[in-house]
Amino acid sequence: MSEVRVRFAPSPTGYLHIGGARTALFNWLFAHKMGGKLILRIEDTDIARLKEDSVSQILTSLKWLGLTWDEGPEVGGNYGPYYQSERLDLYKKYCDQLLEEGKAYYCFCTPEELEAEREKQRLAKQPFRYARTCREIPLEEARARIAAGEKPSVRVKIPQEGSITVHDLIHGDVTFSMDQYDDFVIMKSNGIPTYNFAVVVDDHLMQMSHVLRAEEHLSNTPKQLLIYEALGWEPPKFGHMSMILAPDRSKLSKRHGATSVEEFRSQGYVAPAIVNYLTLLGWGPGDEREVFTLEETVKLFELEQMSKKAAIYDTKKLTWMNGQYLSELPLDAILPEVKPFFVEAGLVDEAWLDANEEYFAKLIDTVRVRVKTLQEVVDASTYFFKDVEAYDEKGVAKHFKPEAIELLEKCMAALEADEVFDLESTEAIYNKISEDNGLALGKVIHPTRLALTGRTVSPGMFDVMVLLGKERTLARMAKAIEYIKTL
RNA sequence: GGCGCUAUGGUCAAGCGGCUAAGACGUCGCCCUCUCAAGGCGAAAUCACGAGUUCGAUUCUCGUUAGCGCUACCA
Repeated sequence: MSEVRVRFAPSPTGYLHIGGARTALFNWLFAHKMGGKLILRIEDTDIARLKEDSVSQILTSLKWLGLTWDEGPEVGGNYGPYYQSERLDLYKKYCDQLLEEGKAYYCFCTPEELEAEREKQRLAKQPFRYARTCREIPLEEARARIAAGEKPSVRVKIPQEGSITVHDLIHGDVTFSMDQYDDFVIMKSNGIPTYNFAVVVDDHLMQMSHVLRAEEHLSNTPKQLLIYEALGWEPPKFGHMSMILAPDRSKLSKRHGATSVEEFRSQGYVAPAIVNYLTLLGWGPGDEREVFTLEETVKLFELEQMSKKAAIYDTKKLTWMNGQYLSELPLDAILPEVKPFFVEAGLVDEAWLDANEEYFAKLIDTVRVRVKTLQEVVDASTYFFKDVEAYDEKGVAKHFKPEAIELLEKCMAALEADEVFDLESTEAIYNKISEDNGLALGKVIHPTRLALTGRTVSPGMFDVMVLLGKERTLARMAKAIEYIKTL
């Protein structure tokens, strides 16, 4: 059996969205499972929808997710170029071949004429199909008209009856009747191939063994099969994966909030969590596990097990998953990801980070078990960087001025003397203050008291004082007292 | 309009003719708790509808409905 070669072929019209990421993921999985290769190809033939920077964004997202490719942009390969815009001569060559063999023809109909025709058919409640107006124009005559300045498109001649069956790896055999297809355009009048043509030429030339893509392409597959046949090529095996829908069951778009990998990243999700979640959306390891690595998935992955059903993605579960990874990932994997969030929040700068590496690492390690996103790591940490006034939004400190000072002083005294703290002596005051949900003081005092009494509530909180250190803690408390006195 | 794909709780998802219809997220309740979380335990919640096949349908067949996709000189 020949080598397995699959591809991910995004169109650079924006960021990599999670649907695309999932397609890439399952191709990656399949390639690795089969010991094959993953090829990345950029389908940039739609000049109108092209977006600047889109390619580099997509590559960045793929790399961030850990979905590496064996051939394509940045890594090269023997079947390049890997940008469709650089393969125009190839498409022209095969288009000419089809023209020459009488399997395709020039079409001089204008978009306006075609639109009018379609409108007529729509009103008559007829299927919309091209009337094959130009099908019988002799090649010589067509060439003469081109020489005279006309700019035609090229259409393939397709059989007008019969049926064609797609043997889909996921859906099984799907049969389409030919009468719903028309002689479709393979080469636009501007000399750029259409998707259905370019994809066939590329997939064949790049020697794809399997084409795994989103289900939206299933209905187009017969057209591609027809082109394979016209060109005398053997088609690859196809597998169409279900799509990912927005929570309202519609197609993903910007109005649904975060849909691109980049957005999820900036909201504080980590790559392995996204990959794990995406895997679960349409496939499972067969047992009850929910959290597993890419490596484990590679071993167990079976294309045939993929769900045929379109899946709605659920941010809640992704968030939960992210929390799992945040507490289990090696600290070294999290540190570089979380740093930008701290800088972004204005809590610290690069210089501080460099100077306080050890402290920072310990801080993250303390906080990460209780939060679900990197953004929450920051939120939970602000407390180590800001003083009491930053928390006292409700004016609790002022309201309980004498009590607050008494409480703080007792804590400080105990801390300074390294005494075991007498919980009873401050309980009443503490409760009085915290009843009002006045957590401002609680955030300064509570952990200290916990540490002093040696009682553990949550590992995170118990570590707080240890983390801050005695001197730092004392300083904080002194500052808090000073602040409260000014109220 | 035509054609195609799909159809188990709010979401993902096991199930492949006989089960009290797994599990996960979320929700709710309880426990833990000197903050907030995390964690532990438990509960509620599902076979779209209608025929047929069968001793017996979530499971097979057909139809209906719904969602999505394709029907472009978009990909």
